Amino acid sequence: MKQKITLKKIAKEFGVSISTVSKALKDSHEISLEVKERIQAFAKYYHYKPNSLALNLRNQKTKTIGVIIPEIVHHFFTKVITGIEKLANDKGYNVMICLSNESYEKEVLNLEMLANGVVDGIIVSVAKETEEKDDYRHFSELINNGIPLVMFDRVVDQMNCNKVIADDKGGAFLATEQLFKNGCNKIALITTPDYVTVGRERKEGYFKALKEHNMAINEDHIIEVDEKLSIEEQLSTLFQGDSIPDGIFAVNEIYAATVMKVARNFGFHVPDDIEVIGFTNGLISEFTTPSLTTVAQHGRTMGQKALELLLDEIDTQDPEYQYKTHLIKTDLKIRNSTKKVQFQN
Amino acid sequence: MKQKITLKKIAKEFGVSISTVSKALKDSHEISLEVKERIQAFAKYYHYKPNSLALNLRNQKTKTIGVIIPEIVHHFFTKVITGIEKLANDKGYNVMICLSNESYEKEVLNLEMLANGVVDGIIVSVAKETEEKDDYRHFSELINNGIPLVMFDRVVDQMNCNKVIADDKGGAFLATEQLFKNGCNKIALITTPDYVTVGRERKEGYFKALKEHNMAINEDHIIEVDEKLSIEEQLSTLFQGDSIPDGIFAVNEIYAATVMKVARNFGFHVPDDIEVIGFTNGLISEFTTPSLTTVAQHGRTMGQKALELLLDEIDTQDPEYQYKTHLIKTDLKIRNSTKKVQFQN
DNA sequence: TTTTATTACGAAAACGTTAAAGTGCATTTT
DNA sequence: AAAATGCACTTTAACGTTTTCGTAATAAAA
Repeated sequence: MKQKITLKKIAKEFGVSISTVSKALKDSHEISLEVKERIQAFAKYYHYKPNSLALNLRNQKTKTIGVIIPEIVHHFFTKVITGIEKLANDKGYNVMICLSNESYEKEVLNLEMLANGVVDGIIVSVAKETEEKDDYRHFSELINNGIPLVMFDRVVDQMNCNKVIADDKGGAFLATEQLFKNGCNKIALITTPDYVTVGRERKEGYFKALKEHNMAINEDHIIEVDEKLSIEEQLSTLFQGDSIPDGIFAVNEIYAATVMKVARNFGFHVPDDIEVIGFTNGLISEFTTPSLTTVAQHGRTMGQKALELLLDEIDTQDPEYQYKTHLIKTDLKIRNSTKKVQFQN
Repeated sequence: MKQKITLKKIAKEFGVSISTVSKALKDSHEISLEVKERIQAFAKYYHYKPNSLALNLRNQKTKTIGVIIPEIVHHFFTKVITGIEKLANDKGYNVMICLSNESYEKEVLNLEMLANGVVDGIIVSVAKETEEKDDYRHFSELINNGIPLVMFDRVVDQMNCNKVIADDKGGAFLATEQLFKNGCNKIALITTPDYVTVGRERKEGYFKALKEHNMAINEDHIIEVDEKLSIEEQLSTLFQGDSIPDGIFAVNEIYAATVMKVARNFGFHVPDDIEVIGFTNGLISEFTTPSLTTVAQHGRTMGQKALELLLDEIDTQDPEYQYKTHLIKTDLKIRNSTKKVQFQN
């Protein structure tokens, strides 16, 4: 194995001190032109590169930012990462991705590891289990230790840090509103248990739209999916009662795609009998039959904004630095699971 | 901001030397029980954790491994990462994920960055542009520098390193064979340009199956998709000639899902008129109508095996260490885009 | 009583880098 | 001629850790 070239080795080669070499390579005026040129040529020839580990230790920073996400097999999160990665690269930062797998314990472990000097700042989307436990001390401690933290998508309201969230409520409202506009008046909601913040927000948007149309909330039309059980079975109840919905808003793509499948099995046609709108503009939506109308979340933008805020905090000297919560707007991507509206007002 | 606690600070607190503290925390027999207990209690109280950067520098290793993938918005790669991450975690390693975005230049940059002491080893799947350029010097140099490297999925045959590949040829053969078995005899292939190694391998498997059935290769039935153009348009040609296929094997999920859409637009029914099999067991396959029969690739297993090989190489002292190429078997996941076979032989 | 162990700690080097401060010599200024 | 300046380096400290080696003081063995 070829040994790595270091300042020390170059110094020995030229019979000068290490700092002479360091300065020569930085083109310092303290070093004579002749020496500089010879050292630079030598360093170039041997592909000298300052050792990152040494620099990290000296500078007390790593030019690396950490990202903790609950799941990587999830189109939305990969989109966010794409956004983070792109900007990070432009700014000379590396990205370290950790998976919490929706587990509280793993989130804590990841956080501890990253906090230990490994990264200059952290971007995180909270694990479901953590939301369920409602225990956020690991984040508070991080903030107390002065490590910049940005939360995105699944954020903790009371946490004192920068946040980026999609306009979940607005998007849900938009979706429900669209269903009304298309003539539906028995609109069902398929959502997650309430401890999932985004699910809660989307439900709020759905309620808001119902209210604006003076519709009462029909509990039979609201399914809180328990992912430990069969999703299809839970959704089947929608099509068995005496009040079968004519519109369905699902808080994610999988639920939306699954409910279309179930509806078809019950003999209903989408969008003629039932219209469906999902959340998250993932890959599946385009390939279902019919393709799914969704609320687009702009994951890339979200990732980019999160990193922007993080770098902002890392770079700031301002002792009065104020944390922001940035809202990413959502909008409808109309496909074929909703009817084409002929006369729009 | 709370200052990080270090050995130095603890030493000052107790009026002892740094090395005493270090030894005390390591429960060394050189230190008296009393001093040890006091120091340990103090350290515990203040959550002392050795600074990773310092350890990295001292040990000349980081307990981190780097992964370079072409795309993260890709179910297969996320599966692989899941596999890597899981095992890495069990073994006390961190994972640093870099994206090449299929770009040669970014791959080189990522490699340089990682090679510079940041990671103990690298797992990589080669970017398309690199395969096209056919320039692998950055990898050779890495190997020359003694940095452990494992290639997966898109590997470079001539590279002297550990490799993990899916049995692409075998899987493609299996798929084509299945179509024959179901009664197809005009089987089309939708593939990538030849420089993509996996596409080439899968084509080989397709050819092999054709040969075994004494079928000639019909160039009209082979579409090499150029991703810069419209995929749908390129696929349309399949349904316009005088020899319309009754079976289609596509080398990935997107092509398979898209060709089903196009076929439907041309009035054909899948699987009654045309049967379709895709490659990669992604998310889309389950939600298309009909759901897609695919060749499952076992991404997780692949990631796990890649990391296993990497750690093997990192840990080995053996100067005669032999590189291996591990083949991950593929198998068919039958869904509804192929006919149910009634009488299997 | 002298030598040898043992105990319990400290000093220093090492990982590779940077930057402030120091040094010896030549040149310029007063 | 003395003082100040400039040049081209070197020395040293620092980042935080581990580990080898050294060394006082005490205790045990000769």
